[in-house]
Amino acid sequence: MAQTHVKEMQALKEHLGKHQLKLTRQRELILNAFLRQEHITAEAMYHQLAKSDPHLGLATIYRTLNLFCDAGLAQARHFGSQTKYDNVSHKGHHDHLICTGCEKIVEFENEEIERLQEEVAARNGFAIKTHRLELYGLCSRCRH
Amino acid sequence: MAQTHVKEMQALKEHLGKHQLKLTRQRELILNAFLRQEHITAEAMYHQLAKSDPHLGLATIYRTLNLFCDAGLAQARHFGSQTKYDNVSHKGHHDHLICTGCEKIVEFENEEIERLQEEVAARNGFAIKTHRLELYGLCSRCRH
DNA sequence: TATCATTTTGAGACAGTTTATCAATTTCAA
DNA sequence: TTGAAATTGATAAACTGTCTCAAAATGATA
Repeated sequence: MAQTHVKEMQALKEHLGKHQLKLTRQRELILNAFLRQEHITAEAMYHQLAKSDPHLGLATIYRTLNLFCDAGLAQARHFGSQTKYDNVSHKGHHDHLICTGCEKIVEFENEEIERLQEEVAARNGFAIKTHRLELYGLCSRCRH
Repeated sequence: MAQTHVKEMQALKEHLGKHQLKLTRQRELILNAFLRQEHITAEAMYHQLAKSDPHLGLATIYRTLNLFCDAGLAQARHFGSQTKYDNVSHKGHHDHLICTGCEKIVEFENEEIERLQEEVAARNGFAIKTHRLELYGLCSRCRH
């Protein structure tokens, strides 16, 4: 298990070293669980890990997921009232097509759009860290 | 004041009429205040209006801003832990560049991106009604 | 204009999510 | 092995947003 995420563990260790932080059993545990997901909430991870480690605190999950964000391994997204932590290494970034009829969500990627975003950002002096693109409409079925 | 936003007031009245809702002093007041902004949080509006109307409740602000969303006058956007209500009528559609350092918001429009969005949607059988694009990063000042 | 069923309001209680607190424990450099 | 510093778990607290409900306002109707 641990050895399947060598690269990310390495990145975490590097971040910890740079900031006088320590590698703990919990951080390893949470990292491995996190890397198996595409995106997850702190609460969901809390319940998931409770099976194997009932004494792992929710606060620790939050602290650790935020640490992963600082380390560049995760990316927080505010979705409704909850925060989802995206696994950055899992796959390339993807955006969402959301049907307002049936709530179906289709993921997509478009390099050209990404490139134009960078262009817009650069023109305004911004360095993009993350972005969010959601297209709302009706899917073919809901439109008949 | 009121007469400067005839079109939006008309749209609100239409929505109210369709849904057996009533036009109240508070709804007028909040609409006029809201239309002067480009985007605002419920909390900020609460403090802003407290000066002229100290008894206006926060719950009423939330209820009314959500009403504006239903009426198509506003659009809710989750930023950080707060919800910002965008003034849809303020200008044509625009997207946002958001500085995660100082929270500055720069608006932009890019026809090419919009066109590509339509393309992606069509490819997936979707008919886009609205969309949301937010680029998060650091502005030139926060990046030093 | 007066009536009155219905909607809305204000104030605060409440709920859900995330952060802060702090004593006890763990880490890791020396 | 030691000990200063960081981390943890448990829970309190903070924060945002919604719900409740008695009192007030609205507006259709007479």
